[in-house]
Amino acid sequence: MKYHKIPDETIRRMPMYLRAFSMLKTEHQDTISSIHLAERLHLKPPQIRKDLSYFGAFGTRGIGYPVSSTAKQIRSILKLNITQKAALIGAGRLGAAIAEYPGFSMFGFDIAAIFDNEPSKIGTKVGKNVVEDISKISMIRDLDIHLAILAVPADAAQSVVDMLVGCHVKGILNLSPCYLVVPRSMKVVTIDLAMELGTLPYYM
Amino acid sequence: MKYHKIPDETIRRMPMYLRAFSMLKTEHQDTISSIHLAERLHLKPPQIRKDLSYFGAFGTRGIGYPVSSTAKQIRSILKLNITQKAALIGAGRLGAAIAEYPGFSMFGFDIAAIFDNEPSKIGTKVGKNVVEDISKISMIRDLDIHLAILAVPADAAQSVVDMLVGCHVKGILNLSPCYLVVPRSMKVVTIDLAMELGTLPYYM
DNA sequence: TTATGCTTGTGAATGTGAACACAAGCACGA
DNA sequence: TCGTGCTTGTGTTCACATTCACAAGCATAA
Repeated sequence: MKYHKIPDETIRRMPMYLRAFSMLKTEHQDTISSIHLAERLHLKPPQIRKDLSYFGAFGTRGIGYPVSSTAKQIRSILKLNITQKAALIGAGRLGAAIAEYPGFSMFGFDIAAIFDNEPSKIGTKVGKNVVEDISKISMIRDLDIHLAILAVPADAAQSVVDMLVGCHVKGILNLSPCYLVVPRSMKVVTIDLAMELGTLPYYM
Repeated sequence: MKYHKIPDETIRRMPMYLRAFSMLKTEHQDTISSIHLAERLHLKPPQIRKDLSYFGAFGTRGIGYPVSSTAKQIRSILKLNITQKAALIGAGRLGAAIAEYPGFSMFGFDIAAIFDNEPSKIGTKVGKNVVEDISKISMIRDLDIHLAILAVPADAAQSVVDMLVGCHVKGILNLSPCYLVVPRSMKVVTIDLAMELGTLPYYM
């Protein structure tokens, strides 16, 4: 499988695999076949095999994939083997929920700074961090943070993004219902809960 | 374009279009071409035209799409022309953020009930609703609610889903990092913020 | 009324990802 | 040491989605 371009869809599934392997590890299972993994994840076995094989031969024929070492491999493929620091912009209700969301640690993410523009929030503690004034956003560059999570109102999102560009941020998880203009070097993932919910009635 | 199966990807984009048309309406623009809409949404013009044409000919050649009536059409395609009631399970930080998220109203969603199992939360007001005990979950059936938003810890999610099945819920927006077993008649959309964030470092 | 300019709607072509089917190959036991 | 059973890795096939390219057709103005 050398000299192959890796499909975007495969990358999108890698965190799923990582989460599954991490969970299997806590269940003290030390090996899993593509068949059983596929059942858990609601996927087909060949897809899992192909996805993983893009990055090398992790499995053992007749046995399956070794849980612990495969997890480690995926972590390093996704560059999650080192702690990835992230900045959270917006300390409202949603920001607070994100700051205390336990799921990030499984992937090695660390919310290393929180910013807001509301004077009453600055200085208060949210999760393990003290909320900083948005005017100090260049801290992000000084702290060598390259990821940002955007939990601000939609009409403020673009102006925050413009600031983040100057801070050398390379990836943004955007939770505002809006489209962001960014330089090509920046990767944005936007999630709008209402939009996701919007498809469901169609299928009922 | 008659007798054609409508691609899932097209359905997934319809809420995007609806949001865009809704916003254009508030900007008092009464017509938009696929070219300009594509710029806003970071899509290609032919894709927009093809997507919309699956449901009929909404546009006017030489002019573009009439904002107001196209929005109305999409709303009725997605069954969002009538208010869709949704139940929110989990009144923690994330639940509270969702309950007050203003974006739902644009799609005609109405959070009609909130449930939790934490005694201290029951009876308190979150958003416009009073939190009910999870034991009263059959209210969902009585209120004729068919959508649920799940904002509970991952280890509680499956048991809540099993209850929702009995309440005739047909669609679930799941915010817990876990896979749910549901009857085939039920549609589930799962969002895990950590997983979405998980792909970003790969691209940096 | 007719010509012009612009944009839609859509068959066909292209591109991308999923699924299949089977050879390759490890582990375990006889 | 050899055979058996099971599962991986992958070339190929198939299905789905995107993009192209152009005819169809409305609106506006001469």
